[in-house]
Amino acid sequence: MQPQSRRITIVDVARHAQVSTTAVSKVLRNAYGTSPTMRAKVQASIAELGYRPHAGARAMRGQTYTVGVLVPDLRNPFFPDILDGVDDQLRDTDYQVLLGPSHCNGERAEARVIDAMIDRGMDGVVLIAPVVPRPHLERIARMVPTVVVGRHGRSTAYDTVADDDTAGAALIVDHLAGLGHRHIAHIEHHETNPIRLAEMPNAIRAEGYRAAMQAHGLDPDIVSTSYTRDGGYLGAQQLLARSRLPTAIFAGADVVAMGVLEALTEAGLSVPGDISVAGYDNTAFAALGPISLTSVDQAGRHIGGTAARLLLDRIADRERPTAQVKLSPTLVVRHSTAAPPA
Amino acid sequence: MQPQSRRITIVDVARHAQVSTTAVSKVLRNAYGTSPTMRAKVQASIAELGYRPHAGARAMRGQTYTVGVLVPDLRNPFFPDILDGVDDQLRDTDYQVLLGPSHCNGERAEARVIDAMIDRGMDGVVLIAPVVPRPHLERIARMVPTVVVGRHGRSTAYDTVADDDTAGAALIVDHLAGLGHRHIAHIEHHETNPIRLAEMPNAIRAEGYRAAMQAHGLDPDIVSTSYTRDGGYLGAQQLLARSRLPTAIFAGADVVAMGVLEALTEAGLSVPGDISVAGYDNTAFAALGPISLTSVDQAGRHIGGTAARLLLDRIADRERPTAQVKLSPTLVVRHSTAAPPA
DNA sequence: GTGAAAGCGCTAACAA
DNA sequence: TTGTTAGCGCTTTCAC
Repeated sequence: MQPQSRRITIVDVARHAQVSTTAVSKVLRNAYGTSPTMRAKVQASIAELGYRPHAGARAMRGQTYTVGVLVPDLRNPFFPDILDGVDDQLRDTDYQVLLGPSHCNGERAEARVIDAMIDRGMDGVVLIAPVVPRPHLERIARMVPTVVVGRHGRSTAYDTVADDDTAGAALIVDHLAGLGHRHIAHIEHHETNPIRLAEMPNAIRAEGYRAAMQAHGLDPDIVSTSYTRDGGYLGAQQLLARSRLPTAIFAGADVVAMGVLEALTEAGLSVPGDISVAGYDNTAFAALGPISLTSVDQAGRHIGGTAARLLLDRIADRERPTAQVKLSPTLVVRHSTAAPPA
Repeated sequence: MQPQSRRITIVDVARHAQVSTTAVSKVLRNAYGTSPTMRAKVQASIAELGYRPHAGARAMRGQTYTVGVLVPDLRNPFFPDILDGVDDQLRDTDYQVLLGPSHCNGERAEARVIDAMIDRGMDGVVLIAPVVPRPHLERIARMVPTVVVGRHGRSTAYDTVADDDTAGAALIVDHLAGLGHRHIAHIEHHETNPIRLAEMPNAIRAEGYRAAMQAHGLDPDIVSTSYTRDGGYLGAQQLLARSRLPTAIFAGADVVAMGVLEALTEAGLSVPGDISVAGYDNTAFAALGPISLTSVDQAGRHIGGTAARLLLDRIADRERPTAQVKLSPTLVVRHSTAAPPA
């Protein structure tokens, strides 16, 4: 194994181009006060030497050109959609996206990942559906430009991008009720924390479901598990253990619907013949032929793009007032929902 | 928006604990030469002040306690399995995992992500099925401890963890041939680069399929697309456009099988009634009830755990000879494969 | 066992 | 427009 050669530094480039390190630094950052001649010289040297700035060193004085994205769950197919949107906006910039997976491991794990991102000098962070307490979010946002995605509730410290989950839940309930369903069950991601009950998308969806059911004069029927495939499977099993089965199940996320379908198939029930199933997020999974799941589209890619744009914006101007973007979902009807059996 | 308070530094801790910064640094790194008394004092101060080391500053002299994982595709459900394994090993260490998504965007994008990780002072990197040229991998491994996952071919610069893809492909072919299939098609991830043909798992799987078919006296029938849902969908469409349909399709990855099932359902064909379908990776998707896909299990979590362990090992001792771990796949038979129609 | 001091690679004042 | 210089927060000799 040959000795690893010393990394090229800004000093090497400066010497090679016969200019000062300041000049190189300026060229790197497109800063003011560099002649085209010097610019060209420096860029040539950078290319020839294969120089790349050391982010750690940059972190000590300026930016790292790194954006961190907290991803709660890599198995939920909705998140890649959001990340595509982030990538759309950042691909042609000097910024690099790094992902911090929290593996659905709760507040502690999530806080640790966010701290790690801050410690590593991220210029900004996008937090997807974070579960940490609100004051914690505010504290984070005071340290680093922050955009919170999916979580409701405005803040003067961070920008937010969220979909109207109340409306989304109503879309599903209206659709199912319109088909003639009276007993529509909902599987939600369990939540007891009062603040999260008011802010997390899962809680808002459940509340929206409850309100929409009542508007139709129907009784809500909620099973609490989690927004995972297992959560859907277990939730459906609970429903199937009842003496009287629902005629429709509204899963709070497509990934939950995956588990529901699994449980129903195992139980020998047909969809939508015996029970209708609807999801949320309109992920690629929902469009999948053999599944063809009715779902609520909340345009993940658009959400991610908006979040990234807001973040760059805030990195450029930390003082601007915070923005709250609220998007409207649409219903995508497929083959997993139909009129209840006669 | 209140002024963001200055970050606590090692100097603050040293002052608070009434010791030198050197002492604090030593405690942080569990280094030699600290009395239990000092240790306790320093740890108390760290806790009280809420101090967290600045990774950028650390990067300049020592480690950043960060491990980067290159993930080619966040929509492929196999990768979260690997990441779980990595997380298993790193959760209780001081190391933090950050993910670099390359979004299947080819060599350039991948090289950019890897460079970004190195620039950010990662202590080590795990590269999952990287497509960059081999010399590039060697160069990377010379700069930073590296473990390459999934890609075959030994190196003296990096460790490797790979599954026996030749054997895996044979498992599927043997199974299908055993059921009586004579016309078994394979959908592969297109590859022309000669080095990647010899090293990438997709190429080895295709070659293994070819060899196994010939061993059974059957004619190989390969369609080249990509290891994505779309790749599976398009591949199946190509097969369905033929005058003579295969009786079984071996998709090179579960995510490919997803697309295949979609195309078959759209075409009104039943699985396994009309056509058998098999996947690869045994992801959660394969186990899904309504799909119940026969697949090859390559124990992603175990792969990830092994990779992480090798990486920590190499970070501790850069001079040790490189290791090549090769794991053996197993077949998981489910309901998507059966005897061909009479 | 403990601490003083140098320096990692870069950026931002400031001078020229 | 260009260059000189002083740190950023940490780790690492090397004294004591």
